Amino acid sequence: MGTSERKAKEKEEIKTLILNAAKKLFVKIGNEQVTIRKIAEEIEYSVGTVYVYFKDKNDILNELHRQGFGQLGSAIGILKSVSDPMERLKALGRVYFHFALDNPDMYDLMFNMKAPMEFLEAMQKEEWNEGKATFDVLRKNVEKCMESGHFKGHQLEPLSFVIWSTVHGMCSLHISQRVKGVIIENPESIIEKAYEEFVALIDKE
Amino acid sequence: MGTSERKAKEKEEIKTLILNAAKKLFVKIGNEQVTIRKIAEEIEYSVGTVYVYFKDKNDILNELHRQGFGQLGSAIGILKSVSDPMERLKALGRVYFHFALDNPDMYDLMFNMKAPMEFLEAMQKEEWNEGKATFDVLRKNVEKCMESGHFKGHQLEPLSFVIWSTVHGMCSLHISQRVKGVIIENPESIIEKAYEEFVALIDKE
DNA sequence: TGGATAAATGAACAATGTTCATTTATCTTT
DNA sequence: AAAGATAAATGAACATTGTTCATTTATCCA
Repeated sequence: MGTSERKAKEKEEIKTLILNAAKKLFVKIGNEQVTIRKIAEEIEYSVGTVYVYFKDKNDILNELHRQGFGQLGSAIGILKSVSDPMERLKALGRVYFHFALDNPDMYDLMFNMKAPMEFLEAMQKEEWNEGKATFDVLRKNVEKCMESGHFKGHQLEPLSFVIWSTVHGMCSLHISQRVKGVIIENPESIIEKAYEEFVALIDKE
Repeated sequence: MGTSERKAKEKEEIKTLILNAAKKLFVKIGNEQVTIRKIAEEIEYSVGTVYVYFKDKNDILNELHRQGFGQLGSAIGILKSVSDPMERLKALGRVYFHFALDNPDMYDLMFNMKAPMEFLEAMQKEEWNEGKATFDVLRKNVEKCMESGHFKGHQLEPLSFVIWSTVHGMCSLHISQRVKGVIIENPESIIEKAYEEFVALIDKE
């Protein structure tokens, strides 16, 4: 029936309306300042309406976190053009931490906040597909590197996790403001320099 | 005058009473569930009393975060007995991530939460002495390694930051529940295995 | 002992996420 | 087209949070 289709479409439209408002506020005033009331005000609906379309706040944050992985995925997708696996791996790290520094609140939501994981638990879904897919890109890349002779004597998955951890750690420490005040020399450019050091470490392998 | 001394002592006692209650709740029910009212209830004082001794909740969390660094510092202190700098560096990483895994909420407070940094800002203190001191231990250790011939061609501070980032990243991803669901093989022991990979990476330098 | 100083109190406020009975709009059927 | 049924939207109300501050209670000192 055509009518039910249209209605479903309309429902989707309002859902994305809410999500767009949430994202707009999210990047504008940052995560902690986003309230359901502000979202409702932004789209000129009542508070209750938001709860018609989303189970709770975690539901909204979970959707935003998914969108974030969409963004990150697009950025990573460009790297398919880099054929040499080792070069692609290095570029992957760069894309990753630039995404994090450009979208700190989104990155925090994707990799630090409890909201998305709590939502998945509440939904009985054990699978964190977004994270899985992204880590898979890294793991496959490292695998290619190993196939072409790099990382001899290393184990694929733990090594991939180490690489992820290193880049994530730099981003996380930066976003949580722990770098400033600890680093004496060039606290602004430390991540770039540190990444060079990291590349030097893995390049010899 | 003796009386004012005694009064100052009493004030300190109540402060520590509050802090101990806060810490007890902190490790028991975790960070997010700790409320001023629960702290007050725990020590059988009124809510207002807590605000007589602490400016706000961030003040309390800042003190707890300092205590955390005290704990971590003690754990690290034992490593003085390890004379070989490279061995000491590896052991340092182990102590660090074991502390993180054993005290996830405390670690989160120390290295992720905004509360301590916000408190320092509000107090006009730019200095994060706790973090500085801890990072200094790492940097000095790396320096010793370089003096004894390791890490040739690397820069002290960026390299130290990379090492910190790697271990912090593993801890952070574990605490934020991002490891489970992404790692296929042995999600429990991944950190141990990954740390071995990391050690292998830096050991060759 | 009484007046001053310090400490403790808890009611009250604003902001938050969330619920739900009620109202309003839309659709379906006769 | 009207009426009844279904769906969507509403916003007042609730519980919980951090925080404040006039008031009460305790302590000190002259």
